Amino acid sequence: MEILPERTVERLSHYRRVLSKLLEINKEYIYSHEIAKLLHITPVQVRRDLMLIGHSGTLRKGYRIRELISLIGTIIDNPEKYKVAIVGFGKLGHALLNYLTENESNLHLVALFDTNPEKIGTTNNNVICYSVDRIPEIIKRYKIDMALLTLPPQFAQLTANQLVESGVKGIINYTSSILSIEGAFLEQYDMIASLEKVAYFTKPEFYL
Amino acid sequence: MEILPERTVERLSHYRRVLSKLLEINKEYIYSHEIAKLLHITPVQVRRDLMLIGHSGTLRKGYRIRELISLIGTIIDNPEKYKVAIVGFGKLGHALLNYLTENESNLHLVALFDTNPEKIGTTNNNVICYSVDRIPEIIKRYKIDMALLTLPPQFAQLTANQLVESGVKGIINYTSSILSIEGAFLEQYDMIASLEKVAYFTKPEFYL
DNA sequence: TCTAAACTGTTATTGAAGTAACAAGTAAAA
DNA sequence: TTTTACTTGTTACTTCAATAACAGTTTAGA
Repeated sequence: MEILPERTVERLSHYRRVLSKLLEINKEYIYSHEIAKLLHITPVQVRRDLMLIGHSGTLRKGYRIRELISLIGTIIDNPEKYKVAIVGFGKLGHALLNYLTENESNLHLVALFDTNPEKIGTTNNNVICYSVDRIPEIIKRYKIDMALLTLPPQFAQLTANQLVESGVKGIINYTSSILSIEGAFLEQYDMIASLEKVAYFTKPEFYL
Repeated sequence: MEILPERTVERLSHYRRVLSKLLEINKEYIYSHEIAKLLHITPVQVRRDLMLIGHSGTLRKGYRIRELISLIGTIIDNPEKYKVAIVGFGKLGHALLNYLTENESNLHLVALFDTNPEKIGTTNNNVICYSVDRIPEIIKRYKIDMALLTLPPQFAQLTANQLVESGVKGIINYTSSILSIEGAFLEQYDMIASLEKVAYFTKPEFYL
């Protein structure tokens, strides 16, 4: 299978989430325009995404929801769950912990890391918080795939290097520091930049 | 001035942040390739962004840092600070509160909203937490421009409608529910989709 | 049985974002 | 003073994502 566009992967995640809810209320088939309406996108985009993952619907009946969910699973999930660590157990780290434990997903949160002695050694939602000194050891031992960086920006690059050296293959950087890493997929999410962007577009001269 | 591309606006925010640090250590001029290196982008992109905002550098000397910072300010800031509210004062809301009060910026956090009676009426980093019932009243009274949604997804759409009706012009939706709004700029940030995307790209067959 | 409406699947087009190429001009060195 | 190296500013090109257009097929109804 070809590598999918990033945007398509994001939408697959959305598709699966809304379809799962529909499955629960025993809906069996769904049209592309119904999916589109739920996500506020166009029907063409839905069909195109499904084409890319090689899913076929039934003419004039739409897509079999159960089948589609399962196909999306084979594409964006792993046979085993992805193992995730949160580095920096502050407010944001805690929020992410909640997201990960509340939402059923293919991600398995395995470890937390922090520098605060009061946090180290505690168990939160069944996940242990380790000292950041033990990053290489724990990452390797549990074969952790992904890390979420929510620590103070000045430590972000150094920590990212350590993580990648220890085998992490995906990083989401929530700090305001800009990282460069090789050998792993990096996603930056800068809250301040995002806030300032939205602020810019709230200027009255831009309303449509 | 023409409306700027979204990505350019985001980068302007980054430029300003790193340039401010350089100004503090008394650096006066900077080359496009120096900025590029700091942000891990290409020099061309820097020059192109600066061209778009109409900034001129000095040949073979680069850009005057002080001037550039001030120009970026006139573009992405308002004469008055943007007024911001956080709706849903949980862990993520708290994290955003910290971001906004720790980082010097053109955003002024004016109000928090929650449903929890224990939180309502409290003051956090000098910001009062109100009941969500008072959204229309408070938004109008303080002329709030932007809102950050960090409440449970099932209330997101309803609340967003209220906010826009009360005059909010920009919304960042951190909930997993997909919103549709008219008359305001909307930015969705879906943590789960973002996690699943990164997970997808950590698959071994995609390493470069 | 035939016709029309409805929906899928795919290709072509448009649009946005990023990259490359290069002309023009200046400072420093010869 | 002349030459060379370097850096900006801008246009042209490429790549990625979204939208439009339409061919093909099935079902329902006449």
